[in-house]
Amino acid sequence: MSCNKILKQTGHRLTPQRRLILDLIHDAHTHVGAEEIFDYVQARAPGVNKSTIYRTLKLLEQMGCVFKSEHDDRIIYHHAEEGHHHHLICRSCGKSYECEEALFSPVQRAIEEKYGFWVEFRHMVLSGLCSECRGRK
Amino acid sequence: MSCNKILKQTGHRLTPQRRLILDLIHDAHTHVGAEEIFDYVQARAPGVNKSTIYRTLKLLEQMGCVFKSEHDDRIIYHHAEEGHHHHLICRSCGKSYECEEALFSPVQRAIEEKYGFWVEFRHMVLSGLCSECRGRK
DNA sequence: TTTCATGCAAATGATTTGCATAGTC
DNA sequence: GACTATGCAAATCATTTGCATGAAA
Repeated sequence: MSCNKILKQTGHRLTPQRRLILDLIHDAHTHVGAEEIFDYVQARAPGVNKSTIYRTLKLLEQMGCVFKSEHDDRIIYHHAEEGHHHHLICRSCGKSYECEEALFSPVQRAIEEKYGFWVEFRHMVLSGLCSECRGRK
Repeated sequence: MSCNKILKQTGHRLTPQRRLILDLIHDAHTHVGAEEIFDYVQARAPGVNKSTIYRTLKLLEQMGCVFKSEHDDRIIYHHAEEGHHHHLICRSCGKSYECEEALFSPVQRAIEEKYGFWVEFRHMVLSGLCSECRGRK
């Protein structure tokens, strides 16, 4: 279900500010921080306040429309799409890639077998080296 | 190599404050936050300032003696031991378990094959349900 | 006795909140 | 028109910093 619908169904309103924030998070191919979201929104709707950004992000996170994570001492957000996935961020060039979630099923099972613990792998942000940066090294 | 040695070898001093912080992080079976570390240190050495805690934690992190992570909007620290491992935190009871690092080798290889990306799985903090809480449910 | 580390207090930066007003449903 | 969302400004919270003093090596 789309975020717009979720908002309406939960009695929230679809304001231009919220639309912009959703647009950015949805279209962004990389993860974005509060500051970047603010700049983006500010650019098309001058006057929007930073507290609105934070309030909206918190709301969207609660609705499950958006995921919040932490990487490299930065808080970042990304859209919670149907097909969940993880994020691979290259620590050398900074580029970000998506990683299919299914690849983690074997570990999930292995951990379950060994510890009885059921890990909920959701929207992980993983650090490492992308193919280009590994070759260049 | 022990943290004490690392400190000395890099020209840093082994003060009572640092000793206490190292003790706690080393002995703690759970991860600890700055506030808890402060309380612990404060209890045995009243007068120690919070900025000392933060400065020490940053130093230890830089030396690679300590790992900093984020879980549930909290910044937590844990000791970086020889045999690295991951952390499983139950979102129901809050208990924390250690998870052998080797279990992730298959995913690491799978991701490498599929995307050419080499993930550095280090001291991950994973959320989920422990065996007890799953049974109880 | 030379540095490095600490305590203190003030600064910072990100995020949150109260309240009156404006906008959506 | 009712009720939620916003802008603004002030508050909060964690973390950082400058500086004079104190303690390791």
